Amino acid sequence: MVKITDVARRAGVSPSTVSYALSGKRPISDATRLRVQAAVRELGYRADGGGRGAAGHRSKVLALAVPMRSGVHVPVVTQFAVSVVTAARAHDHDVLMLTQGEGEEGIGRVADTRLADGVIVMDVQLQDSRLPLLRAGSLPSVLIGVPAEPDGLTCVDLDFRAAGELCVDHLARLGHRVVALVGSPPEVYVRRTAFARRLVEGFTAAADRHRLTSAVHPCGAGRDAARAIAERLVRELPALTGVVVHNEPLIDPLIDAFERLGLSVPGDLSLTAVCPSPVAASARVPVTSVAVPSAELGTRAVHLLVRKLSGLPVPGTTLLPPRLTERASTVPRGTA
Amino acid sequence: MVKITDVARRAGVSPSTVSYALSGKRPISDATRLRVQAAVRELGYRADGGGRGAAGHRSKVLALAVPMRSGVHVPVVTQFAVSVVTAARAHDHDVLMLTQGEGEEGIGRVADTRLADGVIVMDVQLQDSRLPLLRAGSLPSVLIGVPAEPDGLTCVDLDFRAAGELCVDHLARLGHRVVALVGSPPEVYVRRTAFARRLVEGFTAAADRHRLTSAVHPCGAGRDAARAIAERLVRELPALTGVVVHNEPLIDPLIDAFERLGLSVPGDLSLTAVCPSPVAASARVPVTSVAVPSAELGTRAVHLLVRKLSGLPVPGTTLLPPRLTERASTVPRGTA
DNA sequence: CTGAAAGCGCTAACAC
DNA sequence: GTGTTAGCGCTTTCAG
Repeated sequence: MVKITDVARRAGVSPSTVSYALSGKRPISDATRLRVQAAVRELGYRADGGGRGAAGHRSKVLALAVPMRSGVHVPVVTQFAVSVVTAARAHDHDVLMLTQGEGEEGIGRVADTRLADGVIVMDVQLQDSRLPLLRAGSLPSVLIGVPAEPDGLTCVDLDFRAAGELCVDHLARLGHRVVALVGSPPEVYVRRTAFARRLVEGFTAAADRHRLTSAVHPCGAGRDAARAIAERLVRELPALTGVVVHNEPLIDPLIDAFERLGLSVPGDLSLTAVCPSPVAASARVPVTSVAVPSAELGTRAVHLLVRKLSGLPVPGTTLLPPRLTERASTVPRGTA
Repeated sequence: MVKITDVARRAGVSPSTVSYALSGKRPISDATRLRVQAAVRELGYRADGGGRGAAGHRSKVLALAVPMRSGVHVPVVTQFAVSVVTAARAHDHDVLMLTQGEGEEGIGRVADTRLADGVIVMDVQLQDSRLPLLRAGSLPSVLIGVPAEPDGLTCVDLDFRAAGELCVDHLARLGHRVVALVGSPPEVYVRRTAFARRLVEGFTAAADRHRLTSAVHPCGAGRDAARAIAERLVRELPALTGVVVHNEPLIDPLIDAFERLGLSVPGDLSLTAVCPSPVAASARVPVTSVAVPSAELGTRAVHLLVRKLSGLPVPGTTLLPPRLTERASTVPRGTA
């Protein structure tokens, strides 16, 4: 193993000079910096993480707390995780995965052992049990998702409330007067997952504002659940012509289910979704959607955390404005 | 931050005694061990990772190299990752995620910086570019997947060759004489992904042994690809009655596509899959399948790596025997 | 069975 | 602009 003293000897300087040349924390003459860099390259030196850590320094590791609770759509979560890892690498950091124990134990451990310099927290609930720990501030953090009381925290998310409104606005503009939201699985709402709740708020508020008849239905995964919800909607809301889906794996089965009931999309039913663009674009019928920019959110979270770690000021809450992309699944009412 | 000296003072012993009491690396009287443990609990002490690392010790971190290449089925990969994290925690280790740069850079970095004590390598190719690095042995490793030349490496995987054979054996026993394998996307075979290639070998060998007519077709994702492959199979192999699918997201679309061509499963076509059990069980028609035990593989990999790290001997290659579960999708030929 | 002390590889005062 | 030195928190000799 090649250590800093090896590099120092090779470059004909002291270890501290090597350290400074590498960190740039004090001015070094071009001549010596070049010699140091050459030595580093020739020897293939990389600072030992343990040594740096012991010296009271950053570990260059970010933790990612992703609970993997039931009802979350795995590919979307994974997309987040991958974008976090990629962005972290771009900032010369690695990523430690925390999954179990709902994250509380993990965050505490990472803070105490100083295994990571900061943590990115996913799947945030309105009242999240991890918040006290994060507020205590022993570990810098960024949340992907916005809890009920975000003061003192750094949060970033899509503006799901506005996203819900945007979907309804779009349907209303197309003349639809009866709309339904087919949401995430019930347990997601039960544990008060922030983004899901916010979307419902936005959906309901906009429907009321437009004086539409509206209904909200959580829905589990699978063809059977899709069929059940479709039948129920048709029965309870015979005049239904607009549907918002906030449940990635359900989009195709739901379209199927409606067709089996004799309702075609978009002929009889206009449908918009809130989901990552690729999901919407590759659905059975390409679906008008508000994009959930998973990759951008992951990247932003990393940027914010890195800024925070270097002591720079960061905004409290960043809400990305929703953007709706029209596709084949929505048409003006009566375009049969 | 509470450090070992705090614990020592509190327990009325020396720091080294605390260290030994915690590691068990030398005999400690019950009395003092109890006092130390009490102090640890009262103060909430957890050994600082940096300090341990600097002292030339293990970091209690395992790296997980998962390339996220195109054509891999994300939920399955994620299932592996989650099971690795869970198993690692059970052994008091954390997990560092390595995704990009095909893993080579990442493995080198982790080895050099001693950020992790070992690495679990996923998505192994027959000739994998990471093998030289792993063989060099600067970082203990376990592969999930078996490359062409596994000597000197520790590997664990489902016996995909036997899995391919088992599917064909099952179909042959049911009287099917013409069988096709609908495989993973083409790029998976192009880069010589070990498990995919092995499955094809087994499929072909068993088909030949049973003197069946057989064909192998890689297939991309999506409804359109499913439809195309179904049409092609029906055209090129009119007598086809047995299909093996090795492509998780394609199972449902493929069944759909066959039905649209007037071929029902299992009425006209018997279908078996190689995939995680939940996928097979929740398909449109519950599918007879050979289970890919993702969770067990992840757990085993961690066990092996931990053994290796503690200097215990480990087997070279562990192949889990395939197990076929009959479901509704396979029936004797001619059971219309 | 336990303590004192040396040292892991690195960084950051403190010198010059 | 660079070197010397004193730690960081921990483990592990070396002594008792």
